[in-house]
Amino acid sequence: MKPTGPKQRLPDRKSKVTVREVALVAQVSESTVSRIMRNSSLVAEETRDRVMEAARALGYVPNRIAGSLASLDPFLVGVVIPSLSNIVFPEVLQGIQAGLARSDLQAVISTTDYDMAREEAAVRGILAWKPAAILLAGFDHTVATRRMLDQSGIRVVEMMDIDSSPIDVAVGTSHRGAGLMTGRHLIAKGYRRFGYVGHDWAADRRARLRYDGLCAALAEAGLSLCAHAICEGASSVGAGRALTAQLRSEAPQVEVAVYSNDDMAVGGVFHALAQGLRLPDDFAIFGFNGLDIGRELPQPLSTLRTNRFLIGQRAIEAILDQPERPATPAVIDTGFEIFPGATA
Amino acid sequence: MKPTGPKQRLPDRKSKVTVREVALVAQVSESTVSRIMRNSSLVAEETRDRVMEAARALGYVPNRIAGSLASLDPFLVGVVIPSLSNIVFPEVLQGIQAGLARSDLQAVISTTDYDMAREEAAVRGILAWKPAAILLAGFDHTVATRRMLDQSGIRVVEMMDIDSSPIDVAVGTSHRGAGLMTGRHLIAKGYRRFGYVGHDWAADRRARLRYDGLCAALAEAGLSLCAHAICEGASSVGAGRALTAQLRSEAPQVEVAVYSNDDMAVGGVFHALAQGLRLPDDFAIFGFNGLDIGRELPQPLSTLRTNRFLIGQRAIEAILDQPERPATPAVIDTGFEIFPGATA
DNA sequence: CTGTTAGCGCATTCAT
DNA sequence: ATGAATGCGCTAACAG
Repeated sequence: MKPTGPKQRLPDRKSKVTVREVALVAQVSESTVSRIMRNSSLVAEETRDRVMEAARALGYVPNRIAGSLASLDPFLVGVVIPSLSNIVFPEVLQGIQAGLARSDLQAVISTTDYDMAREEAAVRGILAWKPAAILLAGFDHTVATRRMLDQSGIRVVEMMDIDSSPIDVAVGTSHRGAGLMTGRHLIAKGYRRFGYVGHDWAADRRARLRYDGLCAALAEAGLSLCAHAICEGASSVGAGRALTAQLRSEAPQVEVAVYSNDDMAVGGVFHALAQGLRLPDDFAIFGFNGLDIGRELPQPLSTLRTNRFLIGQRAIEAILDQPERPATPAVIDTGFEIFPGATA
Repeated sequence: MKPTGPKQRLPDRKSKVTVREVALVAQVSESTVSRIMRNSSLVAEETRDRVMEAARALGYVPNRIAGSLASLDPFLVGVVIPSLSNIVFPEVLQGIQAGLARSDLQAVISTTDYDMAREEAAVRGILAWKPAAILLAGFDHTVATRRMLDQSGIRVVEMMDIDSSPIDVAVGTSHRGAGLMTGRHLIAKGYRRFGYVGHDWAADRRARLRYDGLCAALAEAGLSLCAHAICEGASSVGAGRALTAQLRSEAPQVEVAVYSNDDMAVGGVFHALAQGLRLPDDFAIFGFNGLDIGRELPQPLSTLRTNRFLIGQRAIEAILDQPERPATPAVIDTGFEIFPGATA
C-alpha cells in the first residue's frame, strides 16, 4: 500500500475546506464569510443565506486555531490538578465545566500526581497555548512555575484552600479554619481524648493545615492529641479501615478520632461495623469533606462539608468577570459547615 | 487610571516576546530559533547555547497556536463524556492522562450530562480545534454528530462498551456479556429467585445492556426476574439503599438482587447493615464495576470488575499507534472478571 | 549548519 | 454592505 507518488505534499489527510472554498462557492470574498461565521457586524440577509448554504454543503468547520492566532483571542483555560482519583477534583472539574458552559472557552486538563515538577511541566505546556487563565490546586509550586505564572500576565487561580497569599486569586476554604472548627465542635460535645487518623502530609498540605487547626483548638482547651495513626500513601477507605484498627489497639482510651478526610473516615466506620462497635458511644468518628457516601452509611458520618463544585464554578466566574489580572490579589471563600451526622 | 493614549493598539497586555525578539538578541535568524526550540535537526552547540540563553533571558514561551497552524500538527485530543459525577469517567480520564503522558497532546474535556444535543455541540466545538482525535462515551450520537465525526476524517474512539459497531474504533467491554456472565455465575451458585435494582435506562444504555444479558442468562435456565426496583434518576448509594428497602418489602422472596452498578449495590449493603440482615444468607447482593469502596465494606461486595483506567489508556494508545483512520472499524476488548466477594 | 522565502487559515483595518 | 490588503507567530521547503 502507501501508493502515494513521491511528489505528493500532504497525504491529503482530508480535503480541507476553508473560508476560501466557501467564499468561492458563495461568490463572495473571504472576509464576508469570516464575518458571517462569526455573526459580526452587518451582512445582507441574502448573502448570509447563500454563505451559510455553501458552508453547510461543503461541511465547513471554521479553524479556530487560525482564528485564535489572527485575533489573539484565547480559547482555552488550563486546569492543573494533582489527581483524578480523589473524588474532590472531579467535583471541582464539574464546577469548572458548569462555569465554562456560557463562555466558549474549553478546559484543558493536566494531572500532576502531587508532583511539583510535573506541575511545572504541565504549566509550561499549557502556557504555550496562550490560555485565558490557568487554574491550579493549592499554593505549592516550584519557583520556576511561580515565575512563569507571574510573567505570563494571565489570570491565575489557586484553588481549594485560602490559607496562603495567592499569586492572583485564591478560591476555596480555610483548611486551618476547618480543623479549628472541627476541634471546637467536638470539644463542645464533650470529647476530651482525641485521636488522629491521617494520610501522607508531604503530598497533601491541606490535610496538614486541618491537622494544625485541630491541634490549635485542642490547645485552646488545654488538650492535645493522645494518639496518631498515619499512613504513607494517599487516602483511601482501605487505609482508613486499617489505621483505625491500629489506633484502636494502640490507644484504646481514645474517645473520638478525627480523620484526614471522609474516605479515611468511612474506612473507620467500616472497621467499627465489622467489629460491632457502637458509634459514637464506643468510639466516635469525624471526617472531612462531606462526601455523598458518608450520608448514606447506616449512620450518617459526622463531618465538615465543603463545596468543591462551587470552588470550580467560582474560579471560572472570577476569571470571566475580570479577564485582566487585577493589581492586588484576591481571596474568595467558599466556606464550610459542620454536618453533625451520627458518628460523633 | 487607564492612561493609554488613544492611538495605542493593544493595551500592551504583556510585552510579547516572539521568535523574532529571541532571534534579534541571539543574532540568528528566526528559523534557527524555531529549530532549536523544537530540537529539530542539527544545530551548532554554540549557537544553541546562545539562543537558549536569549530565550531564557527574555522569558520566551513558544506560541504553539501559531506552531500548530504552521505545521498543521494537531495538539489536542477531544474527550466528550457524559459526566464527572459517576466515578468511572474520572477513572477513564486517568487512563487517558496516563496514555497521553508520553505524547505532547493535551486533552480537552467536555461533559454532556447524558444529553445527545450537548454532545453534538461539544463535538462541533472541539472539531474546530482540529484535534488529533476525539474520544466519546458509547454509541448514542445524533445523526449530525455522526456525520461530523465521519467527515472530519480524524480518529474517533467510542469508549466504554463494545456492543455496537463503531464509527472507527471502540474500546471497552461487552456489557451484555457482563450481564450474561453475572446471571450464569449466580445461577451456578444456586440462586433461583432474582431481583433487579437499577436506575434510569434512558440515560444509561449500558445498564440496559447488562440487564438484557442478565435476562438472557436467566432464560437459559428457564428462569426470569421476579422483581424490579428502578428509579428515574442517576445511580447513587442513596437510591440503591432506598430501592433495596422497596424491593425487600414488595418481594420478600427474592434471594439475590443484581444491581445496575456498585454505587447502587453499596446502598443495598448499607440497607442490609442497617436492617441487620445477614449477607448473603438472608439476602444476596451483586454489583457491577468493581469499585474500590466495595472491597472495603465489612464484607466485600460481590461484583463484576471492569477496568476503566485501561479503557482510557487503550483508547489513547490506539490513536497514537495509528494516527490515520484505518479502512475498517476495530474493537478493543478490555474485558471483565467476576469478583466473588462475600455478598452473594 | 544557517538564512530566505512562503505560506498555515483566519480576523482585521481600511477602502469602497 | 462588501472586498482587498496585511499580519498573527511560527514552521517548512529550499538554497547556500
